[in-house]
Amino acid sequence: MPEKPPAPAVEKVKTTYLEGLIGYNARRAALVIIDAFLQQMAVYGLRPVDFSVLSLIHHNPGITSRQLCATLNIQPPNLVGMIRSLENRSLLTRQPHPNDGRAVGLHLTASGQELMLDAERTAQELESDAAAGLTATERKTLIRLLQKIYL
Amino acid sequence: MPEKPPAPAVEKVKTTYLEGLIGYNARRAALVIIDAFLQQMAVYGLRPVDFSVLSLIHHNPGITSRQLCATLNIQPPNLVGMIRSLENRSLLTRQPHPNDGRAVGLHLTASGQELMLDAERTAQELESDAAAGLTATERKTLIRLLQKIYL
DNA sequence: TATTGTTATACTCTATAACTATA
DNA sequence: TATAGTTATAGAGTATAACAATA
Repeated sequence: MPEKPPAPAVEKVKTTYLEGLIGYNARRAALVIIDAFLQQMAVYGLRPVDFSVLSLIHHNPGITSRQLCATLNIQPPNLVGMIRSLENRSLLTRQPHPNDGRAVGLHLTASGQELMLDAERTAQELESDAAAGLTATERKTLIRLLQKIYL
Repeated sequence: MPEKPPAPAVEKVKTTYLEGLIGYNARRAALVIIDAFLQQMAVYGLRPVDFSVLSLIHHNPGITSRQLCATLNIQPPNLVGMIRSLENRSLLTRQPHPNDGRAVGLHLTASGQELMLDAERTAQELESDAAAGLTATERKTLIRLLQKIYL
């Protein structure tokens, strides 16, 4: 009876199968961009989620925590700490909601607005870097197709 | 001096700014697909990362932990538990590496191969669902553009 | 009775330092 | 000296249950 030959080593890993799945590709692409985001936004002391929150408040002054949670798929308990932290940094204020005593309207402070003008400019540069290999048309196509997946 | 008017409430949240960023869209799309993946793969007892690991072993028998880590951007310590768990379920075996005494070659067992044939078929169905709103051409374009971001 | 915001808490995911055996 | 695999551990991220105040 012949001995079982030793299993050969893998020289080059074949990723063909996974690379055919949209989910795998979307996740890999998201991780690369988020990693760049983390590094570039560090100077502002903002993580991606902080940037998203502040940006939504920036463009929707008076937005409530509940609306932020629904928009960004964040659980309410997990937003509490972020809001408190950003409030402690004087980047936002919590004001009484005009017609719902339970809710609180969120607004950027003057320094919060200043920070976000800079941060959103940086985000645009980062966007150009990420899409450096894409034409303007391809970039628009990519965003349109991604939105078809999740909207 | 007139009283400051109360800040108005936000009726509809404007997400225009964030929706113009590739990273935001890629992450949202990835989360939607991964969520569907989690639900569909639950019957196999596989999380997305388990599926990725087993799939790579399936298509690269003899692959090492180190190669898996490099391919999937996993830290080695975080892979140890996954491998052990999959080995305990008799889905894979660890065999001596043919030409490196430090390394271990990973192989699917017969039941591991059976499971992955089913799981990969399910993944394909899930892929069709995710891309339900896309034409075949759009799906290929999406994957091609995503790979331009991260490869 | 339902919803907003909150606390406390647990669970998962990810990252780092340090060790061993081998190259 | 460097690398593969491992252990222990810490930190970040995410989820659920339950409560007070208001609708």
